[in-house]
Amino acid sequence: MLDDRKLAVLRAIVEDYVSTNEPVGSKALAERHNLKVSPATVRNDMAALEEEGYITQPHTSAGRVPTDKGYRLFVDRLSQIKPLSGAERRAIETFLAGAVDLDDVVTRTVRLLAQLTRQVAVVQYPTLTRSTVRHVELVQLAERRVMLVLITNTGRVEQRVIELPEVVEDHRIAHLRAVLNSCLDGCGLGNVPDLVADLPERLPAEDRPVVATILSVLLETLVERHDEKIVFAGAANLAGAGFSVGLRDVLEALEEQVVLMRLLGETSTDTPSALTVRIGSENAYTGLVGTSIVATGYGSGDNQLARLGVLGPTRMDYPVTMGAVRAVARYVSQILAAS
Amino acid sequence: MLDDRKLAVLRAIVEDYVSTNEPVGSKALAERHNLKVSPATVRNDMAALEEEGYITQPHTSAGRVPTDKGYRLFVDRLSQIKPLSGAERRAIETFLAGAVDLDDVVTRTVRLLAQLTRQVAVVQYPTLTRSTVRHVELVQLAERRVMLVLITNTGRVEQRVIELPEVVEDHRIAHLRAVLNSCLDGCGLGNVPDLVADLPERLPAEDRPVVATILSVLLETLVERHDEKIVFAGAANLAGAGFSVGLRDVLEALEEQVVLMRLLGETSTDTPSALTVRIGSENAYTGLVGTSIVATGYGSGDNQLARLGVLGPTRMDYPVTMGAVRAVARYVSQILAAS
DNA sequence: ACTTGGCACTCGGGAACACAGAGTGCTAGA
DNA sequence: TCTAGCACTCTGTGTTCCCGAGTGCCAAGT
Repeated sequence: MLDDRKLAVLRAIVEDYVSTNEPVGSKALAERHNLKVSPATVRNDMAALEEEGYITQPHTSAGRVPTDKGYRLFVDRLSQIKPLSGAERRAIETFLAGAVDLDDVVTRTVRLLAQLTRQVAVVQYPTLTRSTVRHVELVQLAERRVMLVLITNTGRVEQRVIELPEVVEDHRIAHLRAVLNSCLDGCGLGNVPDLVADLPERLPAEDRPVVATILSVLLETLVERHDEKIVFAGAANLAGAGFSVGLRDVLEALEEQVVLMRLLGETSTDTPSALTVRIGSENAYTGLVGTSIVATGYGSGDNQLARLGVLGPTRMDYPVTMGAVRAVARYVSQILAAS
Repeated sequence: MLDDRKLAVLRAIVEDYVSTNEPVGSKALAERHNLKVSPATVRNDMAALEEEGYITQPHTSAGRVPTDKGYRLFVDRLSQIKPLSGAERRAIETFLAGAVDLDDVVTRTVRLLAQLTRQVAVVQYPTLTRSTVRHVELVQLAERRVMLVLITNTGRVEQRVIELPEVVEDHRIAHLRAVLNSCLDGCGLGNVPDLVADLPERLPAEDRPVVATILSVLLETLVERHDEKIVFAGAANLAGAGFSVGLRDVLEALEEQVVLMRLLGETSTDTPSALTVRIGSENAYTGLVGTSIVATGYGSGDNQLARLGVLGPTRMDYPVTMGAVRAVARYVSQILAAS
């Protein structure tokens, strides 16, 4: 049905449309790409492509524009991810290497990605449940108040102020701290509930109320943060790229953590580390018409931590964008693994 | 020069223009506000006001629009801050009270403010230098690595991984921790450099390299974070309020921490806790034409922590916006003082 | 069987134009 | 000092018209 030349025509249409943002006609097409055939032939192919639903025309007597289905075919079969230049790679590396803590890594990553792709970048904070406990700290603030600080191997620090049911002296706090650490050190966060389940029973009765309070806060911290934080950057790029219509809806979606999470996450069912692309209507969220999402998981190989990606107009340069997303994901994984 | 009626006319013009977003004419003005005079009289007053530079007309034979100078007069003398309704106050209180940590307080605050004013809200994280040390913690991660955790009275936690110049055993770490805490506990962050200056000399020579390393990181943490983090929310509101032109510039400014900081901060020279309003060209930043900023300091009375505010079109409802900003600042101060 | 040139057709978008309506400034009178 | 009336000046909108890009189709060529 679709011979090689028709595919070449589709590729040319996508490339031209992406770069000019104007419906592309048969004549210009035959000229710019050396297809070795006449405009009339191109027209025939275009008619076939339109028949199949890969392209469409905004109105009679205008050029053709790729449909979502057309873009899909393009990314799946007609394009190959474009690697970054050496200079870009070096820039990424030095920029990310300068980060001082997890917060900083995430902030830098999202800005970097936004600048690199000239689109809106989205980065999910590393998921807690897949990291492991590196240290638990109890800090006495007052007679009946302690601060619980949980440090993970990804450099994340969670803290909660706890009101205790009774006055507790320093040495008891120190003891509890030691018990907690010996119990949890190095364990995956997902296992924490099981590991602490019988802890109250293994301690003297007098300690139980205090321990119960602390544990309930600890567990709460774990589940609460399961739906993770997401940050974005580069909203200004939206305004730039002829995106005037629906801009408000897109901005709203960006500020809704839950929506954003779904958009990034929905793509991760199969192989989490794969680069996934959702084009236009594929993401099935009203208000995001005409936007595509390129996302991937990041984290060091075996344990995926979270996802990152960019959001931009359906009419985007997929090869370049995909290259940037993939490269940034790799570098940030590397940085996180090292720290 | 400007009698009472002329001022009343100016006020009416501002109010009408804010609510309709259309140049307001003499006829409509005389009708809607009961000025008890005829349109012709109003026209005369308008001519005078225009002469003085308080209003202007986009083109001959259109209504009048307030100038920046006009808004300024309105804010300074013709309006009074509109307090929030009881329901709104209760909503704020319960929403903010649900925050679990400092991060959460800031996030909730900025969203709340954005929703309340239907504009872009900006909140600066509490300035470290004005808070005090509540606890310093050293956590051993490996033979030659420790994590420094600094906990402030505002609930902020700063952390850094430190590579030590030599292998250090547990008990030395514990000792250093005790020394640091006894030295710094309860001190203002601004005083830390002085307090630790002679610390190496007061310790055995063998400890000095390690202490020096730790202190340099500690001091670095303090200065680095002096230019503080800023967050914003409600960008979608920009797209809504007939703000199409220059939107890109505004979004860019919002993502530039430094610019944002200046915009919030410039206003704080005199009395930090006062509500300050910068109207249009007053903020002197290219790209923010047509935007005003309403900001105030927050923090518990004597020690101001940081600033928050909103950014919106010059054509905004100042009394309501100012009321919301002031109220939110008060509540968040209260929350922070309590925690 | 595919490709090509020719040709009539179809719209969208811009230019030219007219026109209604809102708003003004000015002047004369109360 | 205020008011009524009046002529004037704009903008925004609706209408019409035309150009040109681009198409679809057909018949001829390879």
